Amino acid sequence: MVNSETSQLAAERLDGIRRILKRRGVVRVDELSAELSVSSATVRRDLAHLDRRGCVRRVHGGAVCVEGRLEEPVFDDKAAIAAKEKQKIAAAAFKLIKPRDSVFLDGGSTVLALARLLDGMGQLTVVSNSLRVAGMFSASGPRVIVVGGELRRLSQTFVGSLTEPLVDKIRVDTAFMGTIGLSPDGGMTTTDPREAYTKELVMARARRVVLLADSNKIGKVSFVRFGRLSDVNVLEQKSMDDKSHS
Amino acid sequence: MVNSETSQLAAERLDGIRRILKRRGVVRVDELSAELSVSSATVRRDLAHLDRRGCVRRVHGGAVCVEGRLEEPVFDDKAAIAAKEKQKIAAAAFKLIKPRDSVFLDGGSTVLALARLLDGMGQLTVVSNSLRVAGMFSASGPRVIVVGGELRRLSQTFVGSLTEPLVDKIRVDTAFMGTIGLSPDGGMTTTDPREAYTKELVMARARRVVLLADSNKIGKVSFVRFGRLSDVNVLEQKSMDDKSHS
DNA sequence: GCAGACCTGATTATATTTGCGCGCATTCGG
DNA sequence: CCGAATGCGCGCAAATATAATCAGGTCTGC
Repeated sequence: MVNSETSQLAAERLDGIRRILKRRGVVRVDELSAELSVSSATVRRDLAHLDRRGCVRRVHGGAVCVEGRLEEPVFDDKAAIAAKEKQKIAAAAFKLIKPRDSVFLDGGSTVLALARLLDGMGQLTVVSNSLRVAGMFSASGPRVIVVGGELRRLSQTFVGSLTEPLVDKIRVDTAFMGTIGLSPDGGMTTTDPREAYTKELVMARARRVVLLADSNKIGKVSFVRFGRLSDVNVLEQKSMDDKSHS
Repeated sequence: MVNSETSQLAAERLDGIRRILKRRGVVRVDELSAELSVSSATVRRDLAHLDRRGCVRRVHGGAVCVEGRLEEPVFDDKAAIAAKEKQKIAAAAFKLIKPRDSVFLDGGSTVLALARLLDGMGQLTVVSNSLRVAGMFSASGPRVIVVGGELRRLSQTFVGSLTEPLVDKIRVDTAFMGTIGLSPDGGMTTTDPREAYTKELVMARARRVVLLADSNKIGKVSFVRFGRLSDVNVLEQKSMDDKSHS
């Protein structure tokens, strides 16, 4: 985090301030001054600089974040819950992808774990309804096509009837789907009808459908059903009871 | 050219600097000077050379990698002082928006400055082709509808024919457009044909079109034309009245 | 070999950045 | 409403980085 070895480069410091601000939302001048080991005058100058540039907004006593927090809504907490299990599932799903494939990546933290593994695959085409996926590949990675529509904040996905015409036009080799619940009768369920609508649309247009579900999804039933297990070609699932913690 | 087998070849050294920079993100001049066993003057010359070629970005005391990871790494750019101008333009454009409007927000930093002002307007509907706009409102803000399509990394916008069916369905009260150039004959130009295509589509479906352009866009001509000033209803434009400092 | 072009390194003048102190503005509590 | 406290901007001086210039070296072409 903090480099105390040598004096920090000015540009580094500016970037550091921006990172801190993005993480905490607000900071006080003397906080930054202490953490970065520079005088408060320098911090003020830096903040003025960033304010001119529009990265942050200066307020009396400190600064507040103004940039989009693509990185960390409440979302990230959920992503950390069964992270280890999710990563194993993602690694298994990764093996199903060939370099020049086109794949759909659904919203949800499990699928997001898969997305992290695709950063180097420049030949791949990724279609997604997830803002997080798009943000992840905003600098580099595979070709990204985003299904438009209304942003649903809770899931950070694009939903609604507006997505339909675009989804209608695309075909993917494999669709990697997430789910909230997996009811005993073989139905997948999710919380939002619009979400379910998109999922069904996508599943109908994929050559192969892969469901990524960790063990605690089993037996859970949510609000809207969006398909049956019989629609799924491959099921990636790892249970976590065989492991003790850590 | 120069052939000197005893010491390092100049081109070799340039490549080495680039490699180091890509790996570390930032370097200091004297670091490079020590590691490559050349004088700091030579390092400066090399960095200047790489900076002109666009490979790296020179900053006071060293250089930063141009592939600044998450976002642009806060360049101490002289061109960034236009940020103040952009903010004034954004503030003027903000006055044109009523609480329950539906607006389109184009890509580009000037329009992004406008987006920052809309965070509190929960009643508003924002349609955009910009990933940055979507990311800004990912946690809170107005209702967001994103035009889908392929992600164009350079502009962080969604482009291509896939956007058409979605744009076709929407109507907005006001479209706030950005531009790269504003040629003397009244044509707006941008760099990418797909970008231009989306712009024209949107402009045709807006009740009112507002162009946000700062002064250094005037006279500049880019690759593709996407409309004329006669298509624009309101032009927000401020000249650089900025003083020498601050 | 010699002249010219080029790169490199050292030196010096200039520019930038940083930290500090002081007067002024803003905020908060009475 | 007023005073205290904190935060702010400005000017200044020191430290550092940079740009400009010159001297010395190697390589190229003749």
